[in-house]
Amino acid sequence: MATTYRDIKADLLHQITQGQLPPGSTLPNEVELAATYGCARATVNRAMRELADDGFIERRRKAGSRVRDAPVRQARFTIPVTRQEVADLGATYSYALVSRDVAPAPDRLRARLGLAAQDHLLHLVCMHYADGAPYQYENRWINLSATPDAAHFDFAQSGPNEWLIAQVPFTDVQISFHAVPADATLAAHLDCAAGDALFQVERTTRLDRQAVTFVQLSYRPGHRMTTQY
Amino acid sequence: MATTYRDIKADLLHQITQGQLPPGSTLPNEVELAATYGCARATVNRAMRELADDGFIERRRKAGSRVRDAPVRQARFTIPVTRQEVADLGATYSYALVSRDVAPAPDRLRARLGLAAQDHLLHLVCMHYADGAPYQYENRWINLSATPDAAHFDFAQSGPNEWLIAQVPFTDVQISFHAVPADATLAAHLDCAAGDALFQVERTTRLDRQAVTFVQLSYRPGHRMTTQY
DNA sequence: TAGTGGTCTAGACCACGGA
DNA sequence: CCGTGGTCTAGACCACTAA
Repeated sequence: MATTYRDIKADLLHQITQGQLPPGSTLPNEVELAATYGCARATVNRAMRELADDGFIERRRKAGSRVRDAPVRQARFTIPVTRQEVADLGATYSYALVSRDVAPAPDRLRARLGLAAQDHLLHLVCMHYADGAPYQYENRWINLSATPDAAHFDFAQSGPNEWLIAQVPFTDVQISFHAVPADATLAAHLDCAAGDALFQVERTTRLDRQAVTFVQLSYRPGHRMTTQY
Repeated sequence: MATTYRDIKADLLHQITQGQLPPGSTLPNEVELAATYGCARATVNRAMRELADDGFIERRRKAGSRVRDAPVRQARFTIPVTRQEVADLGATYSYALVSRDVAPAPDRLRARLGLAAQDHLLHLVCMHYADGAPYQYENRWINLSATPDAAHFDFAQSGPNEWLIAQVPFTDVQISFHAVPADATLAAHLDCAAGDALFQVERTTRLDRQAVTFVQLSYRPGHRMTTQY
């Protein structure tokens, strides 16, 4: 008889989703479950640990394991490189550098990124195309104090994201999703009307609290970000 | 000396982010690492398994473990109940049922949810408020073939999401994030101008492939969905 | 203070999949 | 083939925390 941690996990999950273990109810402890399933406690432990990681149960020493009231279901989004994202659509990817300059950080960004007054930023504006049509407008700032090499790289051929991923380590990322109306600049680059509703992603990347880069990605109208879990 | 799996994970992660283990490089195998750290192989295994789960390394039998080129970083979003979401803002939550009716599924939804022609849907429109101001417009359909009980519940007092979470099991969820312009209805309910850019979430919930519910959540202008990893 | 989960060990067998 | 990771075991000690 093979009782794997997957079997146990699947069985418990089944009992949860089918209502035999309703929200708030307490599961048997690990020793009991190990006896029930006829396996080692470590095997039960792994099954339950994964259920907890997945947000189905809540575990506390001494108190035991309970089925969560409102399962803290979590959606996982992979953060793709735009080139890959376009390729996955079955479209041909192309790229263009719109502008590039180095300047002290604007106040708004300085506050947001926690930069000093003397920090300089490399500001890049880029366009990403799918089959020649505008796909994404990228507005990026790179902290040259954290990544001086970026000043010497020519971003005319490929996007800064690919370069950063390959060259610069990071530890923390903050992401925000929201909707904005297209301004004149966005409208011109994304080939849409001013005021159109655009899906926008903002991402701040840090290495041990020091801001490395901030990027604002604006997608063409109608773009959807989808996931499944 | 206490070498925990957390120590090992942190140490390897440090070596990866600091460039001592560059993308594409192969890590020592589990037996070697266990010797290096002076611990059991199972401990190393857990550290490396988590690094793989987190997307930092790729593991293959016989081939060994490699640092990923482009770390498949994943953002995790908790899918909150609106009541909780508003409470977390420090605002007072209130709710109102706007409309409720039962009808055969419109073609568009029937196709999307994979419903039969005779399936009937409970269609609910609700408003969620934060400190009395419009926060979210909820447009929901519930498959009565999957959840007949919903027909007998009065949603005047609390939202369908809370009821569904407590009453109805599900196995699969599909989510989409995007931006839409406010139409007249949305503008009226969210107290904004028609055409305003709104952040919208669409979610389809299934139990073993059978569609349970589909919901379209439209947020007030300026809403941001944020996460960190 | 006692029960529960968190973690580690030393060893074992197995499945996958490069060479 | 045979090296690597995947998993299980039986036992142990410990940390946290509810009662």
